[in-house]
Amino acid sequence: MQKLTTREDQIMQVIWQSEEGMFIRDILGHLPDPKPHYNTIATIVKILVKKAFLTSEKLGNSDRYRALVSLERYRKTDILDIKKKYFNNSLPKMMAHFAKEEQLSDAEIAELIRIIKSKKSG
Amino acid sequence: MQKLTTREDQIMQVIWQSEEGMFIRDILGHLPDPKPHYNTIATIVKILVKKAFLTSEKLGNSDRYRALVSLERYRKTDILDIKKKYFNNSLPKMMAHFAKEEQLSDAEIAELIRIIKSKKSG
DNA sequence: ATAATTCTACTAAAAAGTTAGTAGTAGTAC
DNA sequence: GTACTACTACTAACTTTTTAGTAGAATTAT
Repeated sequence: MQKLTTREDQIMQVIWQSEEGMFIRDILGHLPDPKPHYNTIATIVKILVKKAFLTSEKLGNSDRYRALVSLERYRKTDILDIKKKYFNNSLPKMMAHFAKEEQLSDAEIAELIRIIKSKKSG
Repeated sequence: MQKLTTREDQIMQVIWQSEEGMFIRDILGHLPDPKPHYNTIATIVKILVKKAFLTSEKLGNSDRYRALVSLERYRKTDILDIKKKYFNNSLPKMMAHFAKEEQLSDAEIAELIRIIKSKKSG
């Protein structure tokens, strides 16, 4: 899958928040200050359509943009990169790292073990 | 911590492979084909010194570059970004995701649980 | 119909990132 | 000494990414 630039990524994150898609005005509303120019978003969004990350649909006067690539699918490649870059492509290595490096409460640990085991039996 | 560009990141990954640091020639040797121009690396490396990711030390005629920011520290911020971007900053959420989404062998699951539990008691 | 508003298309240019040429310096071989 | 090699400094140009202005089309209000 094609990589996204910082701005493209940011805009995708916003659009992924809505099933039905968003107008440029909506996207602008969800971006933090300092907000970019309306036309800046319009440009980026057009690039994202060309990259096949978005589709547009004309509603009245305006275009509404909807995600064509799911958050899940994009996240997967993002995580794959981390796994490859830092953990020799090994998921257990990566998870072991998290388990060791970070503080988890007893409850969180119990929950985690429950999830892992249920996966095993399921 | 400052973000790195693609090329900068790639060169840091190479330099992190060596404790004592590397000369530009060494870095070039470790990069995959098509290899960039010698001076391209020299430029990037100089940027990395300015960003305080590297220090240089003159050995004879050449500069040797050594990492100033550890792989571990950089990795941490990289992972933090993923955690924030996709898992609402929750580590258990992120780990649960991995456990559910990916295929782990019984042995891997057992190993993982062992690690998590040993963390708990230790 | 005219004025005001809102959106898109087109365009350009600024900023960031990457690439590499030229020249000069230092070391080594002859 | 001169020739050869390897490196660095300086610089420029090119590509990619980001920003935003201008103009014109469509919509709404008066």
